[in-house]
Amino acid sequence: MPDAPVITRFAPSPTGHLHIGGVRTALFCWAFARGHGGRFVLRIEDTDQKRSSEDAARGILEDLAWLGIGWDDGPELGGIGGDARGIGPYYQAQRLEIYQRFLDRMLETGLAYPAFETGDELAAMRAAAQGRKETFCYRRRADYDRGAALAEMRRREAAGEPFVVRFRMPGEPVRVADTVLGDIDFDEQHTDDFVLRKADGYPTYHFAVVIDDELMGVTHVLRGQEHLNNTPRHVALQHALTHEDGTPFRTPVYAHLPLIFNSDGSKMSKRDKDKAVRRVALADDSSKGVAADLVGRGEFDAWQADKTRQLPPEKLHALAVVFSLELPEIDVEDFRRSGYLPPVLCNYLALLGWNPGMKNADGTDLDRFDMAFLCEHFAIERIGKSNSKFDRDKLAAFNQSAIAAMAPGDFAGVLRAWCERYDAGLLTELGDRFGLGAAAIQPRVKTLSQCREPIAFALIADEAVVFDEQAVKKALHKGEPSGLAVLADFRDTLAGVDPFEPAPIEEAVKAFCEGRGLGMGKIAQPLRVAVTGGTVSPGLGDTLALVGKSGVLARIDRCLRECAG
RNA sequence: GGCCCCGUCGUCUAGCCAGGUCUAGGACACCAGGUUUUCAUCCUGGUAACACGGGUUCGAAUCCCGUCGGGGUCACCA
Repeated sequence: MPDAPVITRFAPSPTGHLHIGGVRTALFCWAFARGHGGRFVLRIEDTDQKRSSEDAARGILEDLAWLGIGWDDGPELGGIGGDARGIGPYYQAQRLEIYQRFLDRMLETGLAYPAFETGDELAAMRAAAQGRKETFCYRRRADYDRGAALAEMRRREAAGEPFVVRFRMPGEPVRVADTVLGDIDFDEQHTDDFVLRKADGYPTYHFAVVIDDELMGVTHVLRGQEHLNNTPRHVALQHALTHEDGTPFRTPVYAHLPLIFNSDGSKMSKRDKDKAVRRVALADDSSKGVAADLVGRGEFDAWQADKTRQLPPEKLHALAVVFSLELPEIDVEDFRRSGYLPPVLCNYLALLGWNPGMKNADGTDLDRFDMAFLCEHFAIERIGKSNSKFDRDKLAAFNQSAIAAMAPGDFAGVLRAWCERYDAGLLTELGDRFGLGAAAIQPRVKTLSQCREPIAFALIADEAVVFDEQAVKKALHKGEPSGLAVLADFRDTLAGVDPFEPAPIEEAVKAFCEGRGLGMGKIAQPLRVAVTGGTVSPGLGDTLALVGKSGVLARIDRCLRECAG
């Protein structure tokens, strides 16, 4: 079946924001389907009633859309998705009747059976096994009475009393053929009679995933290696299940992806953000007081007492601001807020556990590519086996060079969109100087969230400029003629520049230098100090134009007055 | 602990499947120079790795075994 259409799927559970590891999985699934002219399915695995939320599901859809990872079949979002193949719905909570149909047949044929232990009883069984230094593995008792169990199930159904349905695990070893890892044999002794239907009537992950993948025609399953140990369950289920007409289920091609970790080797977790805040907020009594006021006493106490408890994102961000702390980026939303470009994020993520294995013309390895390239060249065969650590410096370097390579107009558009979402204040502060500001920012930032720093001098009042002592000494007082003298000399020339824009300003500076036989630094640095307070700023033309003629002259005059001597 | 996976520069990796061309290549980070009106860029150069021990072989980063190390998983979560 060389020409069988490829169908991949990404199936997140909507229990929070989309995690960066999930993005890579989605990206690979998407690229593989695209590159093979297949389809990419997005399915929401919301079978955990307690933890799932519609908001989270929606957030995940938006995150994927922002990244440029569109799905062919799945929930609709602004023209993405839909049910063209008629295989929906794509929320598992809406597919309960489907699972029940298969379950009823399994119950009839003895492939599945009801079980009545309570949670406490199971816990006791586990404890007992542990006491014997054995791994607990649920198995149907040898003297299990199927007729009686079925009768008890019916009674409980009628009475509304809880029970679960388990899979009767066939007593044979399972071989998982993994495209990345190779063939892996699993002993049947370690695979238990796992639950198919929970007491609340919802299917477990194992059951739903096998049914849905088959019904949705999924041919290739790419997922994280944390699922490797689940795979024998899924394969066993596939071997056991048939459609109503007797057609057996198929086993998709599996490819288990290596995991992504933090740079310190710890697992990347949503809790990392709480961890970072905890470190400073709980450092001493005064910081605790500040944090408690901000969070609210009750919630703060609970959060302090329980290390696994998470604060809502807005409170975490508020605390981060108060303690001037940079929160680690974990979710897509975090990276978006920090100002990474979607294609860069995807490019970097794709390099974690995969690489195209190609060279550039200069002999270096090809590692910068766009989404189209990824689709064209992504191959399961080139997925690595070992876990990797997430390197923010490298991501930032990629982001910086991508920003620098953009057309100025494109960058201004991207920056404006980012500001509208995260820093509307900058838009109003800059007003019609926005284009000038963007030009000054573009070559100097790694991420969009750093946009204020290079132009901070232009965002303060003329009187608020603080002339740095060291800078004044070095640029204004030293040398002959002194910077101060050159500045005073140049002041009126500058006043005559019109229009007061980068190019004419630069020309005026150059002409002045040539006329006086001075090096550029002799005037550039005094100007910088006078206008920005320090010796570091964007190009002179940009710097001065950004402050504006009246501001520049006011700052120079004040500098001449206050720094004389 | 049981089961399972993995192990090349600090990090991501190429090379491994089809052993020699590997005095192990690239990227990020770091260090040193250079260009530039400062910064940021940009350019040049440098430091830095086949986990260890046994085999197999004329020859092993590449094949086999063991040790050690790292990770995953052992739910009515996914």
